[in-house]
Amino acid sequence: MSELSSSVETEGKSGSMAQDDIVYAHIFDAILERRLPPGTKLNEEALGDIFGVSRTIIRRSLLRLSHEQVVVIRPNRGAIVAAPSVEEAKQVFIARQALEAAITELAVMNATAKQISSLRKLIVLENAATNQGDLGKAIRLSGEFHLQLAEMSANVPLLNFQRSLVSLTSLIIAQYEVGNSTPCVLDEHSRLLDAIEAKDVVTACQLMQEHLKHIESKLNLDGETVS
Amino acid sequence: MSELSSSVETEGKSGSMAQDDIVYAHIFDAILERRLPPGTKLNEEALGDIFGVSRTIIRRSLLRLSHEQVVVIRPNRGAIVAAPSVEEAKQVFIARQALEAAITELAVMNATAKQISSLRKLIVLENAATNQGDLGKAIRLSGEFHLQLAEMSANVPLLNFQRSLVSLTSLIIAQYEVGNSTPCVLDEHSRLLDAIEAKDVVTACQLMQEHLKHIESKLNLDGETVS
DNA sequence: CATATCATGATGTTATACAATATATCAGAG
DNA sequence: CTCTGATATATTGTATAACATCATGATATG
Repeated sequence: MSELSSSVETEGKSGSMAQDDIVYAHIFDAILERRLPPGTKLNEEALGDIFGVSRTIIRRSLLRLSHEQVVVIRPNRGAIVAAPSVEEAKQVFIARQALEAAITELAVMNATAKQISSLRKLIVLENAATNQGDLGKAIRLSGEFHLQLAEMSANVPLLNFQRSLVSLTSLIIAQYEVGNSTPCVLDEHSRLLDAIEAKDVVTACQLMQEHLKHIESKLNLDGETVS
Repeated sequence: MSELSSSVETEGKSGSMAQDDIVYAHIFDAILERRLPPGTKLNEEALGDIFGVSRTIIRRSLLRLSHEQVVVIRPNRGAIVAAPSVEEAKQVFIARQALEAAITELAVMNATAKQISSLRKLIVLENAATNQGDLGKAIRLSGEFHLQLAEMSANVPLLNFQRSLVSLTSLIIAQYEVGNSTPCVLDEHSRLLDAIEAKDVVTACQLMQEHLKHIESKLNLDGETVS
């Protein structure tokens, strides 16, 4: 389980993180960057040894991850990294279409200049990760983009839901991506942000819809095995 | 804490509930029916005594409730029943408008006759509770109606999100309802269901939107204290 | 080769202990 | 009498140990 040695920010935007959150964040990031691929068994004692904490903390973190559907806890059989079925994957995309439409609309209304410039920087990082061929990082940063969009909506419940859906999407991509898909996503994020900055709701929503369709279309969700 | 002696179903639709879920469900229902009003402190040891389980189980249930935002865990200060601010309340309603629109659309597409007749029965129960003046029960059943709608959407992520939002709405109503509001909601549920049964998406979505506006309009979310 | 049995390992829960932190109590100053 | 500060109490957060329960894999038997 040496996949868990990433460098996670130990400081949030306000205050310090409890060891609780540190463990959670490490596992979470490892999953999103696919160092822990879907289906991986998460042994409580092993994790405890890695992080130097007791099973108590590990169990709490796993529970939290399971509430976000990123991890599945099977009674008496332990936790594994979620491996969404095709059916679940489709539901996630349907939910995202609905949610992102609402978020985009609110983002156009509430976005500040500061938030927009922060997103521009994020896009640069995304580009860099993609060009370096670090697909795991690229996926995580792409998710971060959508999360920051949700923050612009200034709506806590929507942000929480988005967090769960973005995580699931990352897992789904990890499972169902076909071939070495070039993420032409880059330009899409950029153009979406342009529309939001221009306060053009209609275009923004349309771009978002196409963007999500585009992502989904690159996946093999039709039941045919790739192998 | 004798508010927790309600009769919660010990059998779900598939299999038995762990004591874990029983504790969770009892607290959850007590909150939704306002036997535990917003702001109530939830003492771990006391709860453990009531349910005859250790703090471990109680802590897990509280954690789950806090993930659904129904309970707030303040570090080193314990858990209390959530007391959403006006700002949070407004965000919840915005989120619900977006979510329920999506759910309604999907419900029209996927609703089975069985599900619709189940909802009709639920409306009868709602009427009964309202006529008996049991407002707590009425609120809970009204929430149940919206949850079953979400089930008709056949979309697990949307259902999960709906669960959280419906719970929060119940808390918000408990906090901000003005006077003894007669829930003229009854007829609205009925007409909404008619539109869904008739597969009239436009009307259904419109009715849902009005329904939510109606609920919100009966609350005092403008900063004026009622006292 | 298939099946049954057993050994091993992991999880689920409890109980206990203790440090860190809040909250309540109470004495004394003003 | 009220306010303030110090102390005592209670509660939470974490660790650890113990054990029952269940799952899994190994072994033995037919």
